Amino acid sequence: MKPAERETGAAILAAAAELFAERGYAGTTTRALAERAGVNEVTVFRRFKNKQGVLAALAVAVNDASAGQAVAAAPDPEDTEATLRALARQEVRQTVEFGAMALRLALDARSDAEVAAVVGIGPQQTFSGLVAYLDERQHAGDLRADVDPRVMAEAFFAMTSSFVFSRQVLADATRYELSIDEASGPLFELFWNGVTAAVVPRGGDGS
Amino acid sequence: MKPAERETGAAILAAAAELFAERGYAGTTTRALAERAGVNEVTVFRRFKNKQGVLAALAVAVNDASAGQAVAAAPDPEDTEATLRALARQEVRQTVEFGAMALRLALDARSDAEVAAVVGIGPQQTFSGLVAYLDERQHAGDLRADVDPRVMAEAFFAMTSSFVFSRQVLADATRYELSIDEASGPLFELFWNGVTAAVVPRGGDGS
DNA sequence: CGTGCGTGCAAGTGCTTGCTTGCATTATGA
DNA sequence: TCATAATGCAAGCAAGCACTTGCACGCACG
Repeated sequence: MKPAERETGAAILAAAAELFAERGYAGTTTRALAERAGVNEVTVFRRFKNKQGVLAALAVAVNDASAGQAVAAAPDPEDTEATLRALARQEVRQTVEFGAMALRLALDARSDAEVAAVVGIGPQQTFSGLVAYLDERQHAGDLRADVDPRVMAEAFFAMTSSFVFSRQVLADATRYELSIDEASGPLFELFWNGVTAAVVPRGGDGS
Repeated sequence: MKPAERETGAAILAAAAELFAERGYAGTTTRALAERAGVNEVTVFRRFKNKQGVLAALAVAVNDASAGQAVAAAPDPEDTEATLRALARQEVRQTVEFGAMALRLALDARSDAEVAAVVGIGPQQTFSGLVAYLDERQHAGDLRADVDPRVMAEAFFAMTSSFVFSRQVLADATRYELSIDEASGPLFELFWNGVTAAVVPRGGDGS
């Protein structure tokens, strides 16, 4: 076999991950994909048959990559704070690594059946799983009980995804340089304080 | 003049807002735009010259629509909680109304010069403005001082945008039905509690 | 009554897209 | 040494894209 044989496929997938994140699925042309991968456009089709084939292969690769970390995330389910903190770190890591791409593809999936067929199973499971866990820890008394666990889960994912979110939406000029560790610690504390705070009686619910 | 004359432009802009939100700028074809607006494709070009012209007109319309509310938002800058709560409500409202479109267009703007030329000024100003305000209220002693105001601002926007964010990213099956008012109150409290909590000494910062 | 003006319809233009085909090149392994 | 397989290159195809042109229609206002 030619020396490049194994690298070729990986180079194409790497280029696809970059371009899907930057321009979305529909916005990524197979020509641009081949160019960034440093291969001929025909090679892309010979290796993956379709543009959709590239997406499918990429989804498999990403899935495999994150499957390894997922298990080691929960040290002790009884320790709510440690569990959530670990989950937050894992989510942030994953979000930083694949988040830009995941965000764009998730958006594309809503209007592009081709994308929806391949992506779209992951995030929902994570969300419902977290809702279930938060609900359980509420009944255990670790979390304030007066907030809907779905709202909590929403806040949790908003926190972890705010990295990729604000970094994608805000322009470069506005972005600031805080490392993952510098920002994820305080960010989790904001969430944790909010979620464990005693109920403060307020007049009129903010309407 | 014909009776439809004024409605025609508005219908096209409304259709554009929907389609840009669903499929993004590049993913929206002028044919689909005309069809949803219930007009002929040629009419789109006659009224707005370009596809980009539609985007520009839409940006102006959205800008005008949100300009009116923006002023009335801040009742008393000295009252930090009331100000942030009002800002949160306004942001959530705006996010729900235009957020899906804004999210997609902001994403498109990062790879599409055509979009970037038209969109892209709004969100950054809001962000830096909030950072400045949070910084000021920190020095006034209303907010905990041990969290970077930029992190706070990120958490704030993550909170308000989590509506549109999770509703776009998560599939329909996972979405739950909580109204804006049902969710935005608790969500703000989570943020507020996190942001005003006393510093809890912890061993080892979460690394 | 007639002149505009906003609109619809049909057709078409040039460009880009995903994807294909045929052929030459090169390195590997038997 | 020779067959095989992975790649590059040049060319092209059908479809879809933004956008244009020419013509017919009808409502409004003078």
